[in-house]
Amino acid sequence: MIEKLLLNLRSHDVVTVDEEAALFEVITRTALFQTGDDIVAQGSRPRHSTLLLDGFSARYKILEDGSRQITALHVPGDFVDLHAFTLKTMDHGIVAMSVCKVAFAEHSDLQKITETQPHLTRLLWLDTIVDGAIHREWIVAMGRRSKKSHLAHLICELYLRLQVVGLVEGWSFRLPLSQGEIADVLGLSLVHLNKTLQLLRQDGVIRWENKTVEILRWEELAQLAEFDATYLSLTVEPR
Amino acid sequence: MIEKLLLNLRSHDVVTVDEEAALFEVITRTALFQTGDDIVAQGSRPRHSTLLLDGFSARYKILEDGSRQITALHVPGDFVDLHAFTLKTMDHGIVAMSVCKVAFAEHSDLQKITETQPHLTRLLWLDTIVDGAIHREWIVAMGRRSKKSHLAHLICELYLRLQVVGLVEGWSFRLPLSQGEIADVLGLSLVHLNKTLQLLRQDGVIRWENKTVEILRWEELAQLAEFDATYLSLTVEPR
DNA sequence: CGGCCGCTTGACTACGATCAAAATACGTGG
DNA sequence: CCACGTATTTTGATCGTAGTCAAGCGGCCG
Repeated sequence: MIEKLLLNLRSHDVVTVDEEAALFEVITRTALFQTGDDIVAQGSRPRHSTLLLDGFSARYKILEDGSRQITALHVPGDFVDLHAFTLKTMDHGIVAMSVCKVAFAEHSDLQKITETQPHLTRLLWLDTIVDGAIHREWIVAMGRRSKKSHLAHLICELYLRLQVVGLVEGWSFRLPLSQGEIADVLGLSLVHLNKTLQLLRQDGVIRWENKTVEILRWEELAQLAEFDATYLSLTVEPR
Repeated sequence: MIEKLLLNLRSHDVVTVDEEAALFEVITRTALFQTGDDIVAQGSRPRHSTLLLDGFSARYKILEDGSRQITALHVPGDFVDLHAFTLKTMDHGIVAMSVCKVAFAEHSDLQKITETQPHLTRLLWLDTIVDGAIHREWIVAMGRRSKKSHLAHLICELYLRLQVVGLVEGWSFRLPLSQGEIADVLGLSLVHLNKTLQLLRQDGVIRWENKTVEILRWEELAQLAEFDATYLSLTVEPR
């Protein structure tokens, strides 16, 4: 059940079978959320953290004028609100962008891990740190890249993150988000997102149909995005 | 020497004298950086983490066209590159925005803390989590707020963060950044930042002269920014 | 005193938002 | 299997925000 989480953690460092067992023990029940459901509500104080087993979810914030900004996208194997473990109060909401299968880990059990499994603790800590690294890349993209480059960057990132958990097929991956939702990720209007997407298609670097993204020319796409994967920490080394 | 770090941590939870001692022990030598110096270089693999004792520093990334995006601002009491402890390779650089006094903590000593001090570990973890929460607020501001609102939000945030470590006087605080540097924070051009700043001044909500920001009307400023301090986790509770 | 850096202002341009409408895909019930 | 209603994608036109270019101003330091 937690295979994808393990794939995720093992992309950074070795996870022993002991640690695997300890992780498995903190996972309690699972749950299913429908597209559009809130998995965690803004302002709530959850007593557990949520592991995404299957599907896509997003962290978001709604402003007074009704506009939405998505601050993170989560793929299977991500601990979507591990930060609530120390944060206590959710400063934002998490919504299911597709049907989502999740599992829960009680904070009290996670606390025990910090008391008995220092290395595993560091790996979970790292998971939240990589999250921060992704946030920083997004800030750079929003502030200083062209919209076309920003979109290209997002595609590169999602490809690598999905590859880690075995969710790419060749150069393709499924991304069940509407263009309006992608616009909320990049912080632009639906209309302009569409026009930006056309640019990438016209360049022939990607195909994007039926909720499926296919990368036709990785080199050119990465060049356009000035993509450097360092921030994803995809090297296995002692942490 | 680590008073400001303690003020920072104690804004979130109780820190025992034992933990205070443990923290003090991991601090080794101190160092001084001049304005503009790199405190940590992009791509480096530091063996220690850096605690900012005095001054302002910024995390940044430079793009191929030479433009710069600042992804975080650090104030005294911040562990500026604690994330390098688990990240190992720096995906961005950290620069001194003023003369900066820093102290170092060896990663090997931090590792011992994760092995012997679970609660203190969670507090340090929280420090990096709050960092992430700030990143998310910045993403929201960049993506969906007006530039005026974004700037107002930054001022609110800095005021509260500086207040925690005792660096505000009444409604004023020192911010030794040029307008060009603030522009690199907000992701806009120097010229437009200047015009945006004029708007806030004309509204009479702030004064900003001689590297000193004075908030004249907090309520209006916070309203403009839709500022909600939840993300800074400024409540003392068990973590 | 002179040069440099940072701030300010104005003119022009371009990117991206908004508004509006058409075209396409999708799901449901007949 | 088709008809219909709804959601999503696409296109075009217009407007406004923010970028770029350029020049002038002011203070600080050598």
